Amino acid sequence: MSADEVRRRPSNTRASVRRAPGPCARWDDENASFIREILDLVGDKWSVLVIGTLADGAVRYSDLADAIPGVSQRMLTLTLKQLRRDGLVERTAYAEVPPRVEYRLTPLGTSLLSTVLALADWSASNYAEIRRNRTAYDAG
Amino acid sequence: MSADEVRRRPSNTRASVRRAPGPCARWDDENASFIREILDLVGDKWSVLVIGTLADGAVRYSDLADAIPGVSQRMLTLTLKQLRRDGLVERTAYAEVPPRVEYRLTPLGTSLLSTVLALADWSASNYAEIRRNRTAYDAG
DNA sequence: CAGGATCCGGTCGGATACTG
DNA sequence: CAGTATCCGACCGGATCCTG
Repeated sequence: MSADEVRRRPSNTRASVRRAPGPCARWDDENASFIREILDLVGDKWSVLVIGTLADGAVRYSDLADAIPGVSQRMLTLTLKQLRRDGLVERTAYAEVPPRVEYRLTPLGTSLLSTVLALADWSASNYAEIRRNRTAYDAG
Repeated sequence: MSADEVRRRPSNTRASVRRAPGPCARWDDENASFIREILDLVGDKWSVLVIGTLADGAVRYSDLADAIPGVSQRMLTLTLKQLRRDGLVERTAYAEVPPRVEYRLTPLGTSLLSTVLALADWSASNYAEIRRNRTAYDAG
């Protein structure tokens, strides 16, 4: 499926975009919630940082906490739980003392990583311009 | 700049990733906040839907409200204000009665649209699998 | 028509204390 | 070490009313 078809998916598939009689393309209810469900996936405060830290392979819980500046235990645990639920991250616990738990990306998580890095790419290219726009807007 | 360099940017540019002595790649404070600043841009509840609705050209305020299901006046106004501040959307007011205001994407906004659609592409391809993962996780 | 102002409930997320 | 449990403040966003 092409990117544009995400908005213009024909009505015999999951959702469609009504064009008439509005003067502009309209979001189908299903399509709109569909987009936001995925944005919620990467849009929360820590998911992308966790995924990025797992890019190179398995990482222990405590090492994740150290690698991600400012994350609390609570949010790290909750974020990992959600990523596991979505099947982006898998958890491996080793029966040792002291306990050792490793997290790693699933193939699905890896594919999301590359997509998110594309967005990060755009960010890196346009970050300076956005900063300038904000400064100018706030000044005016 | 490549996608991977977003995380591994050399220290003579904006930010860097410290590797030693941790067992995994670590986020630089600046780099982490940099990523999140952009994710906040597209991660909030309405931005992407607004940008998507403006894909085809200028749209009036009231038409935007009609095109985006569930958006309140308050949030539409706030979202448009933020997008204008970032330079992704521009506003044109016509001195008529009744007043008419049109919004359209700037070139910067258009370039973000195509990037976000790439993410939407990934979503469309993997949506079903994520749903299955969640169902399985919740069952177990 | 295109917003601004205000109120308010729900949720996100940080801090802290505790456990197997 | 790798979490869980609880409290609580901040803020996000919806509803409503008002205005040029």
